[in-house]
Amino acid sequence: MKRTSAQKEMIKNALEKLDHPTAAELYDEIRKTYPQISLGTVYRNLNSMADGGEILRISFPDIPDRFDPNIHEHCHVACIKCGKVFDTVPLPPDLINLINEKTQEITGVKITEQILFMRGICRECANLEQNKD
Amino acid sequence: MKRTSAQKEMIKNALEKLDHPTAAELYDEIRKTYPQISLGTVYRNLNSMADGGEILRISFPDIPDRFDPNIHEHCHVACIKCGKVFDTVPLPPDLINLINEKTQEITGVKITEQILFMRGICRECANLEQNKD
DNA sequence: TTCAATAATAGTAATCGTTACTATTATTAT
DNA sequence: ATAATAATAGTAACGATTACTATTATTGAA
Repeated sequence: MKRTSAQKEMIKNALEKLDHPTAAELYDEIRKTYPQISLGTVYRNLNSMADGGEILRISFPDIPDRFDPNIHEHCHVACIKCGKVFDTVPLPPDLINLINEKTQEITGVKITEQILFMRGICRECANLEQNKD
Repeated sequence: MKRTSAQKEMIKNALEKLDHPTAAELYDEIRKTYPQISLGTVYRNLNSMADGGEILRISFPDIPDRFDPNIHEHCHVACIKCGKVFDTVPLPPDLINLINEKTQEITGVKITEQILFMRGICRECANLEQNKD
């Protein structure tokens, strides 16, 4: 059966403290106070928490996975310059259903997951872009 | 300036022949008739074609990128069992605009790309699942 | 029709996020 | 208390992709 561990608590705390962190960012944060933490431990706990629905895994192409302790339904946008991830509105359910049904009809694939990925340029990076000489 | 190459033509032909192939699948296909093709050459040509808008890159989390010579607007579903990718309907433009505006307002991120990822179980894999003893 | 400049290539090494492995440590039900 | 066994630390391996380098091939101009 499942057991508790100090490391898992540290990971949960760091998840709350940081903003959509990657596994490596959590690892670095925790190492500040507990240098012997293993990157594998961070990954193992993140995976089990994401599988158990305790946290959200945010997977974008090309950038490392990020994790979100806020599990209530919402979408994410990633900045293509700095890689930062932002929360935004959830997908409208009626639209989800529409695409879902059409897709099932056309392809025969029974949909289990729908995720809208958005990419763009965040305010900070847009400013940097404008002010470069 | 850009030059033509026999290898690029082979890659284009293999793209038409195979169904949403990965770079490795194209490599294997081309090697049947041209064993000295390099995997790097396949990747380089796919990247330049995708960057130039000649073909579509389909990036799903966890599975290798797939490529599509059909560049007209549409979405994809991936089977979580076999990894096969299917074409489906495009995103409704009014939905795109709605989420686009809301997201820009909330996050300040100027959206450049919106992709709906869908995953599910294809007919073939559903049948295999049902008939296993 | 050469031919020099330089894209594009083949082959291989390196990268990076992530998972797998293994011996050790820590938790927990009895 | 203690035996069973999760969970760990540390390290090796993996798979997709990119980077590097010497060689080959294309092409615009002489």
